[in-house]
Amino acid sequence: MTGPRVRLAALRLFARHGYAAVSMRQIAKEVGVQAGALYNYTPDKQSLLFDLMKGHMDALLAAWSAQPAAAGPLDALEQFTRFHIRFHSSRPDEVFISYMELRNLNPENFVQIETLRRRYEDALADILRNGVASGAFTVPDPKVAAMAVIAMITGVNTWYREEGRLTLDDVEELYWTMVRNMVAA
Amino acid sequence: MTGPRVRLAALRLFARHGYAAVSMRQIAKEVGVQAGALYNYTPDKQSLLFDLMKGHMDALLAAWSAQPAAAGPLDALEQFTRFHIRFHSSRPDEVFISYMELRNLNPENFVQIETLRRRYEDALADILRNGVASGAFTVPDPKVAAMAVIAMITGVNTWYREEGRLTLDDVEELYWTMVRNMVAA
DNA sequence: GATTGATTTGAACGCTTGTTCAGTTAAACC
DNA sequence: GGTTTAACTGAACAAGCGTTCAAATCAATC
Repeated sequence: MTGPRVRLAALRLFARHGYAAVSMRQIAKEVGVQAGALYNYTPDKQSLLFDLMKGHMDALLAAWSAQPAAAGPLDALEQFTRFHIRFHSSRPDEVFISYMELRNLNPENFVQIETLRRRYEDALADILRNGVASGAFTVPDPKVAAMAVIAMITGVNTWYREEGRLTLDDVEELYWTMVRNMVAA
Repeated sequence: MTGPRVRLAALRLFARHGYAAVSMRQIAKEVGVQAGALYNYTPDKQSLLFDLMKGHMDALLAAWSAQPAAAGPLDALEQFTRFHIRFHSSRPDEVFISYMELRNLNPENFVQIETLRRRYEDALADILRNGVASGAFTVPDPKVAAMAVIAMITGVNTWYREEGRLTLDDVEELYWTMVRNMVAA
């Protein structure tokens, strides 16, 4: 019971105030417990952060792997774009932490997370390379294009609000149109 | 002499470790002075952060205003894209801080910075709106497209390294091609 | 060379930090 | 009802935090 509540409290507080600005006592208070009790559920504060990020990256890669096979490069790119927007918008806190708190990981933890992120980026780069090879896309540099697309669609999280003028379906549609144009042959 | 060195040390340390993780004593050590001496140059730690961010945003808007008038929407968009990439790549630490440390600003300081950022984003949104009105661009939603373009070209800072495979001119060229395709009529 | 004015020191302030642990409490089992 | 096991408290630890300030030091002026 308490274990998950500790992780949830840490997630929310880290996302709102930043890892370094949040104390173990604040987390404990949110859970409704004394600070000492947290150490039944995590060896230390650093592990709390790492577990949240690792869990997020694992979930991301697992969800992506579970996607059905695509019919071709254009289909694959559409799938990636929509998947990314949907997945990331459903986990704003995890995404925020995973981008902002990298520098607060100790070196060993950092390389682990970075490796997972690289794997995800490579999935998109592969799609783009395949599309260029088959003539479906015209991008000057697939690796750079992959970074550009990911930065662009991850940016949705900085402004999208559920109560706003657009639904998530609208956003998916808008971004897919822009991505399609961007790589159009 | 000491004043600028304090701001430079704060800039570098905040960018590397984050505002909350850096102590006044660390800044002082970098400058080669005792912690107390810093207070001859800043009223407090918060002002140090705010001044760095405010200074950056002012410089950004001033530099953008100093750009020559563009011949038309397409020209204006190219100018914005190249300007943004060049300006941001020349000030990686300032950019990093201005994006990452917003949540460590107190409320009054936050709205000030946010207002300046909005002004810059609006400059791009205006360009896109004009281009749509004149038929030069076809974007489904200029406001969203502006967010998308800014996220995309700001992302350059996360991966570009001077010693890497591409020159900054290469990068400018690649991104301008992608942006042009993205909004192509 | 004395005097002024700006800088810097170094100690101190009260408070918070992550983490440990002996002791208390509560729940589960025989 | 007594015993075992797990969970939690509350105090303590050494260290570090942002900030203040009287005193010492330094640089420049007369």
